[in-house]
Amino acid sequence: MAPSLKESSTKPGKRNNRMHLGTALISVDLVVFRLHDEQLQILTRKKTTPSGSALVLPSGRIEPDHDDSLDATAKRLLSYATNHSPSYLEQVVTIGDSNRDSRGWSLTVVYYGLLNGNEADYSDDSQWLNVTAGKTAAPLAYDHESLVQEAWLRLKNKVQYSSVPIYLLPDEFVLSDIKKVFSAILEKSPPMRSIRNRFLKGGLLIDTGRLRRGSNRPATLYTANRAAETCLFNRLYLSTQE
Amino acid sequence: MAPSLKESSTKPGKRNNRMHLGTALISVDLVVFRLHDEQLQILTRKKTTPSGSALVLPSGRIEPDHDDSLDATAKRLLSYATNHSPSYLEQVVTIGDSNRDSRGWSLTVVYYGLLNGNEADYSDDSQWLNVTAGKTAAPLAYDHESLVQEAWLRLKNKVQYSSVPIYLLPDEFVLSDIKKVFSAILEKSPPMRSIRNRFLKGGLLIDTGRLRRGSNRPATLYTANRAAETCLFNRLYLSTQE
DNA sequence: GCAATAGTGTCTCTTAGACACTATGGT
DNA sequence: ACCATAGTGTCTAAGAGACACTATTGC
Repeated sequence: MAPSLKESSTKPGKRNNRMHLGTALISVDLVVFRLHDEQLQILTRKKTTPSGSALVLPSGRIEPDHDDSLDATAKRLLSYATNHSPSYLEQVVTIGDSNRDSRGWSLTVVYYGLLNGNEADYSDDSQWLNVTAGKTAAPLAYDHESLVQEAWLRLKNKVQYSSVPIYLLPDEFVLSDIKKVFSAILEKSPPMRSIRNRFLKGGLLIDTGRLRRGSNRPATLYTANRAAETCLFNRLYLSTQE
Repeated sequence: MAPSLKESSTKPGKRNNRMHLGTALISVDLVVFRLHDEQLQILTRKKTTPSGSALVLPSGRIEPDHDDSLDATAKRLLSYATNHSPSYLEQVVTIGDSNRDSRGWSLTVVYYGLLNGNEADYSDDSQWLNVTAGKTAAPLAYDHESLVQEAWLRLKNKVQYSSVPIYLLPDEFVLSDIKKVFSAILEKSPPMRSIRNRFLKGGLLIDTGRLRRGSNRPATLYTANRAAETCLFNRLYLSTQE
């Protein structure tokens, strides 16, 4: 009864007649980011077609009987790929035109999600792809690369003036981990000084009292202060012309 | 042949069966802002129903045969209401759930547009409504008030760190007009000093050489520098906690 | 001791924002 | 002269960003 995930990718063929009276082929596509070994990555799925295999974004359709809202659809689709619920989920844009799907007019609501770095299980056919400067390390099917590009742009912007960097980190982290988030996304990072001021003065971090030890001076471990209301900062790299 | 605008508002009735295989009732709703007498206003349409009349946002359906993209749909819908093309148009959000339309699952792509203050013709059944602090001066039908709220929030944010304020002004304007834009949207304004620095140093304005005269010292008239790439600023009122 | 990373002190530059001041028109 | 609005000079506070410095661990 419920539409299956696979249906978002049936083979081409003119079926414009399905689109009438304000209805269209609708799908929800997810760009799920994580940080892994100081590399920004997105979650993709290996899809096997008669003509070979390709990488696609997790996506699917609205299930009107189960999804109360578009956000619910996005969350449900994400749960198919991982048992990990996202620390952050945001709608990026809705794209609709007659080009992106050969079947005719189609409409996609694009979300991006951030996973914190805690361990999690992922479905077997999932694959993580490095993302550098908004480009994926391997090609994606359909227009999915441009969707990644858009989501990445949004992330890149938001990272510079909000508290999102900490959503990519595990429950406990160290200040230099935040620096790594900046580096992974912007390919550069503000100095520790600026990061400290921003996140500590903003009250976004809670000192756990514990330390991370290594072959050097131990670093204090922090947790995200979930009580802190979303706070905004001056955008980074404004004076230095980026 | 082409679906008419009116169809976005046929009377309620359970028609869930139309929603299948990833299709749903889709509409595009517009929140069109303008500045009039130093007041922020939105464009609404008087809709007469059997049970009286109500105010609604301009909205309609995608016409797959005419609209190349969602943006095209938004522009087409706007052209029905005014001969004035918007100086700025941006997608705000897509809302989909089972509550907002009594017919079942529905989906709306919300855009907001800015009209510059030049004179224009508007359709006869259109009506401008003051918007103060995101609230419309008169109630709107459906969930349209909340759509206005969302669009207004976006506008309010953007006004603080981008060049959008000038998109609400006519072709030629004066620095204090920019101040009025801030006041209309934020209910306060940075001092002239800050506005001058921001917009002039940013190269966003071109001195026309002409002056606006009144019963006081004349003010220099500027035009928006359309060549200037979209530039970003530090957000206003960050230190003063808004 | 040394290497390595954590974290601080402090300076410069830019911008926001306040506010008093001057400038220039009309009447 | 006086009013009204345009526009400037200049100061303060805060943050970004640079960078040299100190701190604390393992080895």
